Amino acid sequence: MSGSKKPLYLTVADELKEKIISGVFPIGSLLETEDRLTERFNVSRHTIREALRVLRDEGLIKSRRGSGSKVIPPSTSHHDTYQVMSINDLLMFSEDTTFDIESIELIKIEGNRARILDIPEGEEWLRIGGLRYRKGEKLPLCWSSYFIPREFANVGRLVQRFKGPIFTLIEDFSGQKVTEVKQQISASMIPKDLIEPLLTSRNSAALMVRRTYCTDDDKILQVTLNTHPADRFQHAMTMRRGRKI
Amino acid sequence: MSGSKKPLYLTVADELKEKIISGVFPIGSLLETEDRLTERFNVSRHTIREALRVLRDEGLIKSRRGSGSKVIPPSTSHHDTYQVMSINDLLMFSEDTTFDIESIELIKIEGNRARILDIPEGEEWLRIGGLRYRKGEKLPLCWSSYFIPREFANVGRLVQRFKGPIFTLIEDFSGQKVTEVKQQISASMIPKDLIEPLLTSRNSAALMVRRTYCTDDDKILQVTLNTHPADRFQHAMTMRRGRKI
DNA sequence: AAGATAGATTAGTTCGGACATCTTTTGCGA
DNA sequence: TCGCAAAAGATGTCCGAACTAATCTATCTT
Repeated sequence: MSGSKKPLYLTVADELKEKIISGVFPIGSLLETEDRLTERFNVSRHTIREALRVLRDEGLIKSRRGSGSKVIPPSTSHHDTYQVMSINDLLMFSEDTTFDIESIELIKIEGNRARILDIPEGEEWLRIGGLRYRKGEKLPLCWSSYFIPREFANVGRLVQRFKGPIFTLIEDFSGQKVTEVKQQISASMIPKDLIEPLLTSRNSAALMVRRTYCTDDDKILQVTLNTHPADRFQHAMTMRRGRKI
Repeated sequence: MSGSKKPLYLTVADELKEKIISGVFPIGSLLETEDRLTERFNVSRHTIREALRVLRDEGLIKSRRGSGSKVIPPSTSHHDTYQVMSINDLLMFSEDTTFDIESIELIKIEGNRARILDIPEGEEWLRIGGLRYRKGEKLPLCWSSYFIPREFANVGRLVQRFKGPIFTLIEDFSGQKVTEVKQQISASMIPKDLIEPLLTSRNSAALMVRRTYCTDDDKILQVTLNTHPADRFQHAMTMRRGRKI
């Protein structure tokens, strides 16, 4: 709306957002009911519901029939949110790659590994390691390591014949849902022990992609670490600007 | 709705989605109008609009007042979409970094550079180059290069005293909005000409982050290329699973 | 042939209403 | 005091209507 007045529902949404951000409605509290809001803003319930939908879309509140609308922790540190339009290997990466498992073992998380993986030291986790290939290509795309908490280690029995992302298997197994994936991408020199399996040369660069798959209450269901020779993979994704208020 | 019947609007949304996916409504085509859909499904326009909102939320269509609802390319190859929760340098990167501009010049896009930047060869673009530092740190975070189409090259006059992301300046200048950012991250060995400015060592790895900022109709407003010494930067982002239908 | 204008088309916004469904609260009986 | 059922509260779904605003198309004028 270039120059024209802002729709009412957006005005209401902005005012509510302002109250949330400023702490009038702190995280965990319930917003006023829809009826109360229609009275206060003197607009229709439909307009209020539109405004609340904006807040839900922005991850500020969560509404439940019969319960009300609860303020939840904001998910971003800026006003624009972006939708990922394509992630080339987060999901259904297995769709056009093959994963040749070479080891399945319980390991102790210690020292440097705990740091690299950013998981607690001293625990035992299941580690599944192997080479990943793009279909029809001879050179491996990357070495993939999956780290799975010991309590779900039984998925190790199933992964050999499981098609699809392993984290969905853990979801089934644990009865919990991955709702958040933290991804970190970095560069390094190729680790010595992976030069031969990856058929690459010493003194070359590698792209490291680590992903931590968490539930709603920040429980880690899986950590993956992919090591790509630099010339075999670029991480591409397209982000689209979220609808602006 | 565990076990209970599915809301009408979701049924309608599913049917329309099925038609889009199966090609009955191919990408680029217009869906039937809201009025036609209310007739066909024998439901209210409100129900139709709810269904269309679901399709919009999933990135399958784009609606414009007066124009209709156009089928757009699906953004992901799977049913779940993910919202980016935090991007450490796409937006407000300038918030806690400083950018020391070292060169502003028009250059011809040729050969390898066209390939690296994935922009058309032969054109002239404005290139702004310099070192970026995190606040309070002596070692540069990265070398940043901004490539801007010649038609917006006049922003070069303003960037020296502009705070904030340069692409917002181009938006103001061009009257167009960045709606999509294509990002590609790769690893390489540090380019020779950047070893000294970045105060890093030869034979070390670098993280390359390229972003292409596009409008709705795929016009490129800016391309940025950041070259990070591997030990100074990891690209972190958190993705949250989108609302499931 | 091109540009301007008016009318038609289509989605966006806002209203009011009713009913369904889930959750919470209250009251009553054991 | 506790458990259960009913009532109340609150959001979700669906309907119909009217108006607004952006876009498209057809027609007229130059």
